[in-house]
Amino acid sequence: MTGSVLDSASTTSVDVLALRFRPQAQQVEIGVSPRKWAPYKGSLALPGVLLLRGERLTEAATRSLSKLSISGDVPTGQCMVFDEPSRDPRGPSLSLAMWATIPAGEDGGEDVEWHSLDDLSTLAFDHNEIVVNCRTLFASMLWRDQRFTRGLTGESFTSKQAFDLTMNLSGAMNKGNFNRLLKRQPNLEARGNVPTTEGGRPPTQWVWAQSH
Amino acid sequence: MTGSVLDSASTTSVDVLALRFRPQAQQVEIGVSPRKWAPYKGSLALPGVLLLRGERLTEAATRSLSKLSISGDVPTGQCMVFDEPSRDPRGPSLSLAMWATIPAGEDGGEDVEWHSLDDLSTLAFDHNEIVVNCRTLFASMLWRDQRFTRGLTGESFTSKQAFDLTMNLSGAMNKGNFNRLLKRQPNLEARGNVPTTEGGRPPTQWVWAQSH
DNA sequence: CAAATAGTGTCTCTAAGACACTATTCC
DNA sequence: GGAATAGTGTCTTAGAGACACTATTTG
Repeated sequence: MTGSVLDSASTTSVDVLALRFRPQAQQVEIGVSPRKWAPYKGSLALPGVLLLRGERLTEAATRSLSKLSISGDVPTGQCMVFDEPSRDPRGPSLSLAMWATIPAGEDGGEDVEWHSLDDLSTLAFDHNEIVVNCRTLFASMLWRDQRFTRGLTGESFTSKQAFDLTMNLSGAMNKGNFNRLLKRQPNLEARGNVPTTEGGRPPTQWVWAQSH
Repeated sequence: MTGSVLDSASTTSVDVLALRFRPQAQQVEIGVSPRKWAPYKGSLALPGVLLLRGERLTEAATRSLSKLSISGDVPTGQCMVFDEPSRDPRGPSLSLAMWATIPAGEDGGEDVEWHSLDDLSTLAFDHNEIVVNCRTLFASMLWRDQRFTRGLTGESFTSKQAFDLTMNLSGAMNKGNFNRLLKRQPNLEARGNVPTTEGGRPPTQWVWAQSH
């Protein structure tokens, strides 16, 4: 039975939306790399792998990230399933979209490009649609899903960085009210100010509590 | 290539949480039926099917519902993916959990049992875990996801029914405040009172706007 | 009338948002 | 001081929740 059943299934891939926040650019970036094989050879695409028998989604996401030459244990989570049958010209395939947060400074391999979520070029398959659909999810997860948020901010960050992150991902946010949002966050503590800045009052430094 | 790749994939099933609200019992019920084959032959289980090549999730959910002898086009949506490799004794398999809202009065086939979400007996596979995990989702979707809510309430309903539904799915809810929640709902209109009741002031009748 | 159920009036608390004002830095 | 950036005070609105009170029905 197993053989015939498997033959009738769609292929199942895990595609990863690898996100990082780059304070210098004041934007959230997503990691993409050119495909090495047809279809869409040479086109930029989200890193993805075929889900292996018995493999956990998180494991597959980690394998996907190795396509960007990113290794190590990064926070990941489910986004949603994309099931449009013609999304892959090779035939019907499912995409299980996962998010992953990449530490700032992890640039990945030579051919990895980090694009702003606002200004994404044309990607292979339905990957643009995947990004657009998941982006609203990300906006609602920020400051609500702590693993996700902490993954983007890193263990410590300044008010300014947090503000830029929030503006970029969620859009409208009043600067005057933003500190109140940070103060309400559980597991987050203010730790004095940042000494080194150029021009203007230095921002508060925030540190996530140990727990994790 | 296709053959070898498919052989290495987990099987993928779509399991449906078929929900209906039964005003008489003042509770949300989930449809389960005894399995006809091993494993777990005879055990109650969520209706599920193997996802066919090229099949949409919604189509698979509809096929699953036919296991409960429920046909017709009902609202469905994604819940989440369950990927624990040992969730099926036959071998690694993914479960794509979907919700479906069944019109009140649709009882399905002879062997279908409708269990309260509060008092669910032991189900096959990891189906209890699936229900528990998805239930928090349902609580947050009620009165926020209109397709979901409308599927549970039906096209028209009374304040009392809506209150019972909300209490059962989301827990705490103050009766005094509940009408305000209904008044805030977009696409929902009050349409006078229900004439026939026994004992007590008759509740308001609410009707969803045509749009759908 | 009493009992039962439905619905309103208020008050509190919290989050979100607007917006003027104050605070701290560098030049 | 002036420019630049960070942060507070305060007011408004909306939703959630508590809770007493009023309203409408049946018997």
